[in-house]
Amino acid sequence: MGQEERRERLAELAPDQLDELESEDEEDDQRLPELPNVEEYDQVRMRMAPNPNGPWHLGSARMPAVIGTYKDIYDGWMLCRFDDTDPETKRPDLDAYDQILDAVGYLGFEPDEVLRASDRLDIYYSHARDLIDEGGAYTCSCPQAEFSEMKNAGEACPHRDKDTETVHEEFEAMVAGEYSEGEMVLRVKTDIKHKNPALRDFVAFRIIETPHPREEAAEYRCWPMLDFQSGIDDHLTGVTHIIRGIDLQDSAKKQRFVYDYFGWEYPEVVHWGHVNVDGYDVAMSTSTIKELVDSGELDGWDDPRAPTLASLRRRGIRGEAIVDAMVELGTSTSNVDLAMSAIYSENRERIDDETDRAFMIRDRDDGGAVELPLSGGPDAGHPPIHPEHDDRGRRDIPVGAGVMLEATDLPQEGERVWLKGYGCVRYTGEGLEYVDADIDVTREDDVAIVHWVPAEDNREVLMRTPDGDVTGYAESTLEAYEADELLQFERVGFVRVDGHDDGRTTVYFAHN
RNA sequence: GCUCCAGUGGAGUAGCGGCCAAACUCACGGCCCUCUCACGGCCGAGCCCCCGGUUCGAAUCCGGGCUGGAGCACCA
Repeated sequence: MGQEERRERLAELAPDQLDELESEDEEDDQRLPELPNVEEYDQVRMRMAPNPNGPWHLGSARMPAVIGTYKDIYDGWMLCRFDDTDPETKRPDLDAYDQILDAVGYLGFEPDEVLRASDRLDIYYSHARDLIDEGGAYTCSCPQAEFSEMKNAGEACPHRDKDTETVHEEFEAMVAGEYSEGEMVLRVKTDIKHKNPALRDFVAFRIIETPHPREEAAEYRCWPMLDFQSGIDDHLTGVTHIIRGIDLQDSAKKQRFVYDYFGWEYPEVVHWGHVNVDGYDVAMSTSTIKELVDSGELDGWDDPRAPTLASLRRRGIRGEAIVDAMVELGTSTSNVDLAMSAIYSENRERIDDETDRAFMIRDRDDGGAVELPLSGGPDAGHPPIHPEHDDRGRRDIPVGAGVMLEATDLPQEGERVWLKGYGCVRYTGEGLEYVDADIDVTREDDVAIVHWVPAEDNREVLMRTPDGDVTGYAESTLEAYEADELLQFERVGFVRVDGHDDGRTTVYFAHN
């Protein structure tokens, strides 16, 4: 009895037990650990805070995948906040804002609200002024290296005890653009002797003279650092649960100092480790990919060799498959390796049943396509469109005068091979001769079953894969499929049809 | 160097004092099914970092070590 069948029987015999079974199934799907102290909040509110300095790579998907899944589990609220407060070293890419939102949609999520930090400078300034009033911040003109030395020694710098008036004046001068880069910063007063040197009097605002690429923010010169900006925003937007990488572990500790000055409650925090992905030659780094795209080594962000979301999308991989694989990784703080095969497996499960089959002969360096005359058999082969769904019909592939096989499928001279959906043929050394045989020979005599295409009536194919491009020939039914449709090339793998040029179809390889 | 975090089969996750000679997903090997190397089914191999301690009992608690990671930026 199959699973479906079993379920139906159970529904007849014991409907209440079925309910139980199904609710258990649902729990199984929620593979993420419980968020801490959820019961203390009316609503779980989370944010993803991408830096829009380029389109997303695969690792970036973890943030929307996990946070979005929590949103679904707790019926929560999700903000997408672009932390674009460094116009220079992490210079925002104007296209990336929409590309990222698009990628979030591809993964199947939609933020409840979208904010850009670069729209909110006046809010940060006003909180900085409040912090100065609280005695929680001071302007500092120490050269970086000197401050670092004092800090490491646990010594306060001479500016730490400035009077509030002066600090206000100097901060306003920072905002007004009266200092040049490196001349003045605003520091949060933490604990200069804190045992963790990373937490001692960190910078909250600095001067950046390079204008922000967004027109709306181009006039600002005094920019907040992430720890200040995101701390303020998390509170102002009512975030209850912060979920982010271990690289920001100290961030929470820094931000607590600011929260303490303001008397705010710090949100719950969950940290996860870094994700590595196997199966790619190209490093999963925005800057590396950007270089390769700019230099032309990659055709673009959606080049199948790039470990990007755009690439997986073009290959026909469903966003949910990526989400499930990411969710399966959980939220542990150790670094994790994500196997691409896990994504492929999730994807295969989703598309196998609905994907039509077709034949494609690869013309590879390690064993190309061979063309052979064929005589004595029927005019055409009729393999099913899907092996498990007869109702979807059969393909009609005329053989004409001959067929093409992949060289590695060619039998020894005098031996037989079964052309899938057509019949048995014998290789004479010159060509193929039809042999009237039953399918049993494939089992009893170990006659191999292979795929094939007509030598003449075929369609040239360019198959782009993560390991490089492969050319080949497919049955001409391929022309009927529109861009974006998925196919399984039997014995080769799943592909997404990308488009038809004159005489040639381009497909992107997903996985086998 | 200082600070913090983590260590369960090949990869990931669960278990968090007895039900654990450890479960699940992916990968791997074999067999079966099959006109695909897909899908499906069955079987298999393989794991609690080390050393001490607490306890009747530890993968689970404590201490030390080892290993790995993160931070110590006027990056995010």
